[in-house]
Amino acid sequence: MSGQIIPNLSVDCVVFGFDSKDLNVLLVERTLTDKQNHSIIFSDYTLTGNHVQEGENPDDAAIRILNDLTGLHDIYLEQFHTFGRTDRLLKGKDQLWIHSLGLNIADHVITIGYYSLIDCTSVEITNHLSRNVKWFPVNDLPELAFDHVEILLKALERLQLKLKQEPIGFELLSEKFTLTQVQRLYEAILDTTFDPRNFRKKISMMKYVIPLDEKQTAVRHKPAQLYIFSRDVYERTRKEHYGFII
Amino acid sequence: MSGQIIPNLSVDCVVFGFDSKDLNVLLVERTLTDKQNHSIIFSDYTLTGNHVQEGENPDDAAIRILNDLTGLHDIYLEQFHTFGRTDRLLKGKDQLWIHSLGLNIADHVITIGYYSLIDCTSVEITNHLSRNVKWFPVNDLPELAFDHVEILLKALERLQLKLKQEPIGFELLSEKFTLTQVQRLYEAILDTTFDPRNFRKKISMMKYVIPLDEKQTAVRHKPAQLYIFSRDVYERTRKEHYGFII
DNA sequence: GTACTTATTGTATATAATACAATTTATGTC
DNA sequence: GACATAAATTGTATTATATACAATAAGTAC
Repeated sequence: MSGQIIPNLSVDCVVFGFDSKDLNVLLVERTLTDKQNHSIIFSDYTLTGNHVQEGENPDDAAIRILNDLTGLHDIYLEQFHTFGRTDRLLKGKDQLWIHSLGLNIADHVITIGYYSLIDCTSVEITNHLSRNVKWFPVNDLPELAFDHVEILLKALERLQLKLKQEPIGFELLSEKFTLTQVQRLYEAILDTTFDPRNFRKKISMMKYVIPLDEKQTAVRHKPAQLYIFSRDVYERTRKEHYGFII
Repeated sequence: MSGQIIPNLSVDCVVFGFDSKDLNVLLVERTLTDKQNHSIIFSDYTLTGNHVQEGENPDDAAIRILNDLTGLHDIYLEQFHTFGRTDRLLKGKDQLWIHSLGLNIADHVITIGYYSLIDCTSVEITNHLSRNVKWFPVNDLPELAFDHVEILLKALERLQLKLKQEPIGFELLSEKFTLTQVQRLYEAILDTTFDPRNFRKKISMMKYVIPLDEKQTAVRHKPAQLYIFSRDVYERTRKEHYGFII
């Protein structure tokens, strides 16, 4: 099952989550300690990634990583870009880190970037191989290793684009959600604000966002109506768009 | 300059061109002949691709391939997807072909897909390493090697998407062009038709499509006005679009 | 019952998309 | 020079979508 790794090929997953307010991303702490005196040489964060194994499809490598991390199956996953610059692992800290691992890693590693969308209310992120895994708002990131800032920004850009084309945002919400949650989600991802009346008008045109006979409970204000997303209805009612943009 | 190749990493370029009627793609003939009796074992087509070299950025590998093929510099180039399924080179013909080359190629080759847009009136495609290189309409393709059908379709899909977001179509036209040419181009790429009045209304909103004091010559009908595209004006007048699609 | 908090709703206006056909201007021919 | 030919060019009415804007409703907490 756990075969040899391919030394020059990895995948990195930009795992997005939404907490009713911010768009967040899962990051893994990377701390290099001095083996003699156990002092910390540096500490920063990486995306969740790993090498592809011999005989493994890259998509499956990404699925494997996500499953290791979250225990979830059927996570929304999309390849968005491949990063292969020859200098992408050559910064000082990164070289120290790679050498400290003593692994079979090539000088020139190509990494295939995926982003995934998860409903973070459904997962308790378990620390992974005794490394610290945490959510960070995309607007308030810690220092990142390698070229992971570039990867993350590209993932975000592609997520924004995709969100304008397909109703993928619901992957980030619980099965039942309120329209205000949807609005906050779109606002967080697209980094803008919408008028609630106009936003709801748009949602009401989406036949695949279906109201339930159910309301929020345990809130100290007017409880909102709950909705579900039906991919089925979406597939049957989606329209083609031939327009082009000025 | 020409170093060792990386055995498990290649790039493939889907080179699009437009001939005033069809969207075309450049393909390279692949003919396997029997070394004994020189009979043809099979003949089909591949995309233009090659292995990445040690120490070479994948983007530069794609640029190198395009330059070898066309002699052009500054070709519009965009990475669109990476194809890494373990079975992508395992079909019978493909295995015969790979073994006949006797090269250092891994069983599992990951290829990074790029598409490029060229003005085919400005290039005479030179046959490449004595292999036959030809334009084919994307609607009438010959048999393709490896997973190149999948790669080509994905490239086309991404080209369509990009065309709806940015004015990249002009890369496929000569410096000076007519509005009818632009319309035919959009129609060919998006596989639809537009009403000329409505289409021109949209174009007239694009301040970066600039009329010249010049008309078509040597045509046996009313000569059309010529236009140029200004990337400069585009960059200065582009708008942000926050809408999302039903 | 009163304060508080968020959910929910409608209308007028501006902008963009669509549907649809007659006229213009060059070339080539007689 | 008149005429046929072929593509280029243009306008208006209608519909659909996007935007701007604020008052009321329905729960909980006290």
